Amino acid sequence: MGRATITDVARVAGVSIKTVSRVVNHEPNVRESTQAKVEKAIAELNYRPDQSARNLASHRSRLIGLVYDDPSAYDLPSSGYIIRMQKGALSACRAAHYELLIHPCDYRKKQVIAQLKSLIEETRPAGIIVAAPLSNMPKVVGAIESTGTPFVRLSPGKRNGKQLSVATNDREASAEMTRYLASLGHTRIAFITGHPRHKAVGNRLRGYRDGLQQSGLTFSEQLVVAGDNSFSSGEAAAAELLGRKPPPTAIFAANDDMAAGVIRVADRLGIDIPRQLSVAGFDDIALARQVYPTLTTIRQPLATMAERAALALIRDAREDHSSKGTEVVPATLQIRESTGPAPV
Amino acid sequence: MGRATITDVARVAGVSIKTVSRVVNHEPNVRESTQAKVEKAIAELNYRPDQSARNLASHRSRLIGLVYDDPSAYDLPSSGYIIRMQKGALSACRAAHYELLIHPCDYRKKQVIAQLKSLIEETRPAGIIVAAPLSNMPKVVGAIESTGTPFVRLSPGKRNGKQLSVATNDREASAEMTRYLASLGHTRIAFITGHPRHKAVGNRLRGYRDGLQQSGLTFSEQLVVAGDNSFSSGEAAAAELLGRKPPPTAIFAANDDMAAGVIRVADRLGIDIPRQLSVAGFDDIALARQVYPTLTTIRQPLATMAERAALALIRDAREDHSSKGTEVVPATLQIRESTGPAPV
DNA sequence: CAATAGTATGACAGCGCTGTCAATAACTGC
DNA sequence: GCAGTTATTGACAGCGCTGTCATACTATTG
Repeated sequence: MGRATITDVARVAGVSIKTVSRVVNHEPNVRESTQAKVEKAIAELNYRPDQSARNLASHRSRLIGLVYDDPSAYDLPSSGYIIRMQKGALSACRAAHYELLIHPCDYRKKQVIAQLKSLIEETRPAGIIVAAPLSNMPKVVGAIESTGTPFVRLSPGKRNGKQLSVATNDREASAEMTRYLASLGHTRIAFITGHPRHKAVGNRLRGYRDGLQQSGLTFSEQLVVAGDNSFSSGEAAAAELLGRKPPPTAIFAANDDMAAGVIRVADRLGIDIPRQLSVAGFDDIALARQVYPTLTTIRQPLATMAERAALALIRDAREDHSSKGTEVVPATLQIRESTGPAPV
Repeated sequence: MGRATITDVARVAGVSIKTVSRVVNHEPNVRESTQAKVEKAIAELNYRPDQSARNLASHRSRLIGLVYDDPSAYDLPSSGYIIRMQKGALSACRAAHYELLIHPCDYRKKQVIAQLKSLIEETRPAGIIVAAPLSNMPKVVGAIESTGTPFVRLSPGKRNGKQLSVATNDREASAEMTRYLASLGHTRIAFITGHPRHKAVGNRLRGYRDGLQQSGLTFSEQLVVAGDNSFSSGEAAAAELLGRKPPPTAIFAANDDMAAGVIRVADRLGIDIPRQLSVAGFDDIALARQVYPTLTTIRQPLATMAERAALALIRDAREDHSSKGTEVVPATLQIRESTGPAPV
């Protein structure tokens, strides 16, 4: 037995295929009794509309593309990121009966742009979600733009009025973390900066400064060390900071990997966390709950962001227009064991 | 300007649309000169076949579904797994111009089966890849089977002749690891078993026994402790094992999380790794390279497995038949810092 | 009750491609 | 050079659906 088609349903329900189409698509102007008949027939035949046929006839696909930097290309433990984004995007997609297409790519390779374009041209998704750091790369964004496909940038901290994007309040959250540390009595709060390429990370430094100021503390170059987002750069930065006289009593790293590096170094130096040193990170990667002590950090609402992005894209596709502006989804502090009152 | 269609290409090339179709699909029996003309026209018009139209006309989709247990549902650090599987599946898909549809699901929820079925019926993928542990659940496999969609099970260690599956040689790899430890002079090699639900894990214990035997060592119940795959169960098992008189000089855990637990406990007890104790794990999760010392472990070729699975599905879809049997992709030892010569 | 304005339904032409099958061209061996 | 093959091409009918537009009903109004 082949699959039921719209014609079968129409025959069983005693209506035209167009009416079935109306019911399936929840179009207005269908009498209730008619709708009931059609729905009964659909259930009876276990009818499922054929997506290909719908797409072909309606000139639109029900695919959302999710484009992100491929972490396995350089073995970062940031895979949790991606899973969360996927999850958020998926939940929006599923509800709307859209599908998610994933496209990890290594931005350091030359062919990225070409691959991306061909992906888009071949699958013609209804919209694309571009995750950071790709969303901050003009070439990538330009390539997507040139295909005319609607897209949303997931760019923590960066706001942009011309295109649609979903962001977090990195800066405010960093300020909040800094204020939290200050409220614990810390006065020498150090900061480890992240990779300069990652724009969001710059905002985190700014937030740190904001937080200091809001807490009545003065900023000191002495307490800021550059990292590059990696665990080992966190270790190096920690070694440097803890060698200072006097050393900081709290270290706030621009991401969790570096914060984990700080914890490792403190452990080796026999420095007790949180009694002698408080450590805070940013991102809330899985590792944050696995290190000992568990890491106080800031959790980006990645899933929610991706979900909003997908929803926006789906909405736009339906209403046939594109929205603009930035939607901000706030990040939240995750207070765990690695932070505590400043030593006396 | 609208998009170029096959008709446009045919007109420009001066051939029929069918001939263009032949060129695009690499069908045989096209004269070289004709092919060149068509290809020139395609390039000139930047023509890309419309997938929806192809799917509709050919009654097959170019989607591969990847179904796996959703780690974010319970926050395991196993997301690296998924990324690797996705990566492998994607690389096969991309080469064949297929797309990957991802479907994480929480097997503990009641609706999983219904959701899965509706996903399949709505998107009608050309094939489905089912990852462990889902691939070992009769209900899940049964549901997929009932839709008639071809599928491949990614089931480490389990072999099955009736359906197609891709497996690793867990058992052999475990034996190899055990032999490796024995070759370092260890004679008291302990083993921490995993969660009984995870079938592959049973194979690891068997491999451990094989390895002991192959190395001329005798198996002792005293050196086997049950864990449940979690970090904390690894800690508990380590505490128990290290309390034995005499303690083992090497501990082989059925997965990396538990091995990391062993490392933590040894660290707390002041036991030097690898000088006093060698520790080995299984899986090569990201954490394995982040713990100190870095963990010797076994790496499952997850990406390769998923790639093979996708390839098999794509091949079957093309050739319109389904292959059977189990393909085995060997796991490889990753020797790092946590193992060394047995103490004298 | 006719005129007007919705509201509900259907007929039908594609969407852009592939599959089928028939037509033609190019070879083969004798 | 001819019948018998085989390689190459094209005409055309759908695939299952949606969009457009025409039609048939049902209220509403003065």
